Amino acid sequence: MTPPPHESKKRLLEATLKVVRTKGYSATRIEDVCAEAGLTKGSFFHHFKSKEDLALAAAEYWRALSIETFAAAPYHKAGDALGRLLAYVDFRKALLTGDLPDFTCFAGTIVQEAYRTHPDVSAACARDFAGQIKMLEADIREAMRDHGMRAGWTAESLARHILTVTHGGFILAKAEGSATAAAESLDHLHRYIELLFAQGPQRRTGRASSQKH
Amino acid sequence: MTPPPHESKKRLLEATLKVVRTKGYSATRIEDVCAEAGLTKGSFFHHFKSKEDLALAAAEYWRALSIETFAAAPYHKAGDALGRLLAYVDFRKALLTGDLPDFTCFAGTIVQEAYRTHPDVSAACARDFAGQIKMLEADIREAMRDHGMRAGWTAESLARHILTVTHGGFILAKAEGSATAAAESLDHLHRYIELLFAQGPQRRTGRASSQKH
DNA sequence: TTGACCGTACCGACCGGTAGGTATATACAC
DNA sequence: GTGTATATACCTACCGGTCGGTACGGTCAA
Repeated sequence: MTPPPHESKKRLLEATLKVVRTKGYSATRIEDVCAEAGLTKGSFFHHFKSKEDLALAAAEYWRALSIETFAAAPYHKAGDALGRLLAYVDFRKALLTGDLPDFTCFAGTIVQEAYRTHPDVSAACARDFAGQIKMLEADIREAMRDHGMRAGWTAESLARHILTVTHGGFILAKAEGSATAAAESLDHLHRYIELLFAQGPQRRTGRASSQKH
Repeated sequence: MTPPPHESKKRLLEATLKVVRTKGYSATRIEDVCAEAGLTKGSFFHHFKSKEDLALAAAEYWRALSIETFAAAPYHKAGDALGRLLAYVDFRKALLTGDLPDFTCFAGTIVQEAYRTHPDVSAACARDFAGQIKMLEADIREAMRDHGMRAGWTAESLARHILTVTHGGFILAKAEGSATAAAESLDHLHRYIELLFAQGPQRRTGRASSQKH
């Protein structure tokens, strides 16, 4: 993976991201990817041994790209953990520009179709998610410590919730053909996190056990 | 649409919901649907004139099914609008049982793949969403009135946010192979709504305009 | 000259859709 | 009742395009 990002191979991977995010995985033909990359099948099968192999490589590529994007993002500048967390949410909102396939998630798109039919690909996408969650979890845990939170929820569950809102927003955006729903959902999420930590350290009713039935 | 839900046709529609929620739309072969329904292609093409025709009919069927499900749901029993809203979230959580294809959303699954490649199908799914949003919006508006809310957010945006969390949860669930993430996200959503309305009528900083850049 | 890289040409399986036939129910004339 | 006609519902068999994957030849740098 890490050693040589060959130029043509990289072009094929970039093309894969674009085409899959536009058409979904199953509907993506290898020749679509080749055309997008300006290459032919001969080149394709020199670099990848199958469509599934491509998907796995693309998932890995996507993960590396995400890590890079968020590592270079400005939201790290906030001094305290809570500030960084809120800035992350704002950053995700700021990413919602351009055409839909430009900002929606490759892994999220694929996992919808592949979770039963292509377990390996699905697992690769799940790793992308896990990485994001772990990254967020660190800041959340620190923010909880800063505020002395003894909450009825875990850092991990809030990290997952942030991903949930992000990806759910992509679906609404696709349905409505506009990113405004996704942006407004991130606003609600931002407000939620503020309210959560504004509550202070007191333990609230743990929702998990307040179910009536 | 409305006149006769012919038995075989209905079986084909049910089969479509199941297969598509398992494999996605593109990967769903007409023969898969036939096999699931215990019929053959001849029968299929007697009832539907193409795969896309099936998808449109299934989206309509799914919408009717949703309306029916939520109309019959117990969450309407709460006397006040806020109580109904919270009970709705709990109800969505309670639906997360059984196998993944049993509780994930047909429309949400399809829109991911079809939003660019099959605009008509995508539009049909968007109508499903719009119906849900409208339904929620009514209760939210009432709850806002009850609590004299002058919030920096709209009833519509909160309704969409609820859908966002629901559908985002499905993606996480597919990635992790478990519904627990989705359930915990709905817990967070429940808590958010409580906190929002516990704030009382004061106007908070409207997030939409608090962006730094 | 060797091997990485990339192109053209092609194969074969798969799958959406068609063609054409059979079974059954209903309607009506006689 | 019996025969004819028509419509619905369903089947088997097949066509034709599509697409993942292969075979193989050419080019160019080391």
